[in-house]
Amino acid sequence: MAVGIRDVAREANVSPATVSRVLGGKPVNPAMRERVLQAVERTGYRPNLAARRLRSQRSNTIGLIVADIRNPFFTAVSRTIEDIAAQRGMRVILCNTDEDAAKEAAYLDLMAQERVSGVILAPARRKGAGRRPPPRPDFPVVLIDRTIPGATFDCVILENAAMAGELVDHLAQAGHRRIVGLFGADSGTGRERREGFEEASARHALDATSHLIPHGETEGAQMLRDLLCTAERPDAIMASNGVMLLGVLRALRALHIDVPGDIALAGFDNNDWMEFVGQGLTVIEQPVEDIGATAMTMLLDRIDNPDAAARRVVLRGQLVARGSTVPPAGTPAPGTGAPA
Amino acid sequence: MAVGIRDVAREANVSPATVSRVLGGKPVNPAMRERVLQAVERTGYRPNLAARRLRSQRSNTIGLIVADIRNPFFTAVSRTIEDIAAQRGMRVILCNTDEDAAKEAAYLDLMAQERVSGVILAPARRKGAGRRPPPRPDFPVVLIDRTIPGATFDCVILENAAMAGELVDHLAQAGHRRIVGLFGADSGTGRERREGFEEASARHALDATSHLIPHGETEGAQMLRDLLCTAERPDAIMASNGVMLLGVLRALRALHIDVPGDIALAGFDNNDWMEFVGQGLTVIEQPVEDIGATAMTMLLDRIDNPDAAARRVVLRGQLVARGSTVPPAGTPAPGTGAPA
DNA sequence: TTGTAAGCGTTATCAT
DNA sequence: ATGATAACGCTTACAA
Repeated sequence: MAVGIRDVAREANVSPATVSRVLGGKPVNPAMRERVLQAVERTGYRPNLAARRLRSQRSNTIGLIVADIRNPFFTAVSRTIEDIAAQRGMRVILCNTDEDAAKEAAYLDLMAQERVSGVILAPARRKGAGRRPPPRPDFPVVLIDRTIPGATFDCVILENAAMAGELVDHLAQAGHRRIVGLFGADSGTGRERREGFEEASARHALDATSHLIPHGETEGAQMLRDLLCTAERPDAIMASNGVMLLGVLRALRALHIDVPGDIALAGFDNNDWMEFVGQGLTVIEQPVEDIGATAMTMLLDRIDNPDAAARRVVLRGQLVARGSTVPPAGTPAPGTGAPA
Repeated sequence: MAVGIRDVAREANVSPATVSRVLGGKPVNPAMRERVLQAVERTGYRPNLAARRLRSQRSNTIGLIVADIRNPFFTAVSRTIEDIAAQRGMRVILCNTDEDAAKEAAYLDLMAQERVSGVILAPARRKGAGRRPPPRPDFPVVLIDRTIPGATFDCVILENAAMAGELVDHLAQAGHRRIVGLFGADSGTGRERREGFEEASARHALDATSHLIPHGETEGAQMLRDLLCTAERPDAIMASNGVMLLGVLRALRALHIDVPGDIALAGFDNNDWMEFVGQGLTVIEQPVEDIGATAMTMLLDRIDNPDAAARRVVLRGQLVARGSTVPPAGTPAPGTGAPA
């Protein structure tokens, strides 16, 4: 039933080695090559990749470990990665940690057993900031979206602080002064964006407060409820990512607060639906294709050159200005107004 | 450098076979088992999965081939599948065809080379309806979301016609009479939903027209433009899936037609943002977890029992009624009104 | 229960 | 350029 390379060899009257060479693109007499190819065709031979890997010690497989496969940011990046891998004749093993560090560790171990050529990892949130980094794996790793403190991996991330700053600039320009920033407490990304937010808020002398919100949406919602029921309701809310933006939207809806009528909403990640809620949400769009392609390139580079110094690629996002930053009632038109 | 099973065996003063048995959960003297486990720990041994597969002829790997990884429906299903696979100690190879039948064929071939235990396949759209089915693969396949005409695979799909009918019932109940239905021309799913739409429209004696729209969004947008610029603008539009819904939204925005003010919009797939556009979109929510879990269960069943008859599981969705079906101007309140 | 040894299907080495 | 052969690291008869 199962046809092997020896069967093909017999069919073509050549040695198994020659068949292997033909399939591997090694130099072979054209006539023989043709004969082999036909024999492959006739026999319906399919190389056994497990055997090939065992013998060649190359898996041509990469692991893709993402923190949340349902987050459009990660799926967009995954698409690019899978695409490039396929072009290169590489397989992608999909791993979804659901933000669970234990699962992440298990997957990294699994990847070792798979003898993957490398791994692209979007790390799960680290609960305690003082978590020790994972033991140095014996395969190349490229981090995306978030870094792991204390570990020196290649990584490709967004210029988080600067982009958060741009968003604040934009909000300030639109006349917003009381701004609340919501950032993930358990990721470096969240903390960096917060820093940028703080810095820019100070620069504009805004009445801004930022909050690190822990994982669960419930806590975030509760915090938001408290914030919005204060005497002076903020003009605008800025959220650290697309998922959080959705959570804020849900909380606002529950409080019957209209966007952008009662409050402006802005944040990170440009999901395809964001132009349709309210007057459209203003966001920093991440260069998802670039991120995927860069990560893949870095990984392939690293596979070829395991001992080079770790590189850190920082990409810029793009501000997509939309209607949700309409100025609060009674504000001078943008461009003519106050901002420093 | 690379520590193998023989190294562990030596370290534990047992034979390689015993190590293998310990790791495979086979009966072994508890004392020895402990010794082996410690030796594994000390040596940092990681089984080579390629070798294991080659020898055992079992890959413990499934292929997941989806038509569009960016479609939230597929990512939701993927999440469940990956999760169950991980629980069972199986790997998932991710393949994204981007609706390209050629890529799909290439991936199926690749899966054969991987000697996967089975494949879960969300088929790409078949351009010409008369496309011949793929050659019978030598591994189990479970289809999700769409079937392949002429091929007898296990499959788990939505009760498309009935659900489309329910949606029409709902629209009719809300007082809509001029309804336009937009359905994908190149998938059985689209055609089934259309049938249900037609049947229900006739039953309610609605002024309904349905259109099969080909792949590209541009064509769809053009068609929509024509439809909406007729003398009598429809009350409601119904679209075949979440992606299409987004396309319609985009087209309507370009024409400055408000949802749900000027026109109601409803469709399939309940994406997390849909409650926030307009007054919320009314949709048929697919049981994505069920679909994933069922597909996985069927696949595992089929792996155990390759020669059983093909099964077809048809799941019901759930109508999520939201504000976009507010009645058109001057309509009796729902429940008291006209519907047959 | 444990050890010995063969072999899974391929590629790499070494002759020719 | 091609062929014979060993070896990749593991599991599984089979023997003890």
